[in-house]
Amino acid sequence: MTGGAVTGGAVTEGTVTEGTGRRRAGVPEATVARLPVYLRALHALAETGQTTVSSGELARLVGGGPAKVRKDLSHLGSYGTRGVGYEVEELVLHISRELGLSKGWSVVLIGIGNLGHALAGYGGFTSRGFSIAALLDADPRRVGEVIAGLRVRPVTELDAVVAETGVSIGVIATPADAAQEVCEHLVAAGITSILNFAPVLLQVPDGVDVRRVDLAVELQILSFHQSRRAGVTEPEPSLAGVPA
Amino acid sequence: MTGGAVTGGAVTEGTVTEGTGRRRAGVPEATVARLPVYLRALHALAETGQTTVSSGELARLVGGGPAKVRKDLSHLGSYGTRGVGYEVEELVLHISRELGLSKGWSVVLIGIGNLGHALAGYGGFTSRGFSIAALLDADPRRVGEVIAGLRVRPVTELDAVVAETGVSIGVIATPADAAQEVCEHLVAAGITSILNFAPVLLQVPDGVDVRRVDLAVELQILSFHQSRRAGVTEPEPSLAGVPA
DNA sequence: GAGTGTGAACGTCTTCACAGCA
DNA sequence: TGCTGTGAAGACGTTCACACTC
Repeated sequence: MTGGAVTGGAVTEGTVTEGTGRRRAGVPEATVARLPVYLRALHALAETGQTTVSSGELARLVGGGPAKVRKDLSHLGSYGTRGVGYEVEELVLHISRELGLSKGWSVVLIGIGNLGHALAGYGGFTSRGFSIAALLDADPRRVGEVIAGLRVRPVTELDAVVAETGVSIGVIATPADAAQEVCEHLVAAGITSILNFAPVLLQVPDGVDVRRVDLAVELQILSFHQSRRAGVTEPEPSLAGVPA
Repeated sequence: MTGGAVTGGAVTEGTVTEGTGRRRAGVPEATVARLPVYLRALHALAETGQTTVSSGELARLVGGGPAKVRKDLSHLGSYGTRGVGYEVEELVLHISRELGLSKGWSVVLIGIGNLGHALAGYGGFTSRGFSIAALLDADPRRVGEVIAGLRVRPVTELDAVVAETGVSIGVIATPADAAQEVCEHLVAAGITSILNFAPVLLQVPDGVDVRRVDLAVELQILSFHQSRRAGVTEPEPSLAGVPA
């Protein structure tokens, strides 16, 4: 009731289980997408020194119902105490394990333009179990620059990077027209998980998992809701100052 | 069969219709989330000079089944021709209208760090119906800098900016610890649509629509699939060179 | 023949309601 | 008493199958 509204992310779009392989012990995809959010909330709680949390409190923090939270967490096993709640630290551990975060994945970031810079310097990237193995760019003028302690290397060294370090995730932050080519290069090098920031729809073979983050899409979804709001009831004249 | 796998985005997480108001003529939320993707594909087709497209072809481009494409498009009305397909230009128009893109929304971008720079310079931001009304930052050292033709202004001018221009969307690209405060400031100024890049869960009153883009979440979802793949069948030894 | 538009079947996710336990 | 864990019900989304139209 308090923090009413939406906290949307984006939307799953393909048949997710299709490319990834068979569903096994089966944590539902919808739950998987929320686990990182719980994890963040739990980390925040841990920092305040709170040791236990109820499904209701977690629900309020992440936006949703207590029942949903319990269902989600029940997929990892029964780690709550009736009448009390969940142990924060314990939950963090179980969720991390379920997400495979203890493995210390490393990522290779390709395309060091504006966005690539931001990503390389982004704390959340490295803080939670992920490390950047290398920064690559096709433009010779950008090669050699040092960001966050890493030197930008030419994209031609991709195969070498994959061979040296056990990179398992590729992040594409190139311009749109280079993305498909880079993607194929990544796949050829053996990468099976790709996070794509370029505004194109990558074509990949079966068994490769691509997630796309697309600013334009997010804005357009907001636009839809905004115009609906304006069109249906016209609740406020124009730019009336909301109370506060 | 060709470009098999996933092209996931992220996942809707809250009760989306709840904060946004009543569902009226009812384009389903899942469809709304795909409309921008169709739109992108259609623009690309238009550039190649193609004038019509079938549901099957669109499905291949965006990743999904033809039936899904037809269902989605049927929610906008019956704009296809049996035996032929859809007119590219016409579809673009109808989707744009449905998404409210003809209104020329303008956005205010707050937090001009690495990410803010990238967003301000991002073409897709301005190219499709959105314009940046102002760039704001709390740090006096960043105020005055000119990016993409706009001067960075102090965040204290937010209310003035909202009053001057009819901004309807706020984009938060500040550090995590400033995001909630900025958010409240936006809401107080009358903004009801927010795109949040800070890794925090914003608390907003009812009627405000927040979408979050979270790199860590995306990576963690990839991590889950990756570790599942590795754990279940162990299909490839370790870093075996995939054929190519 | 080719491809749309759509009811109906199916599967997935969410919500409810309550039994069970600390 | 308070809160978890979970079957069952319900809402939502996807896929199928086919009538209909160009």
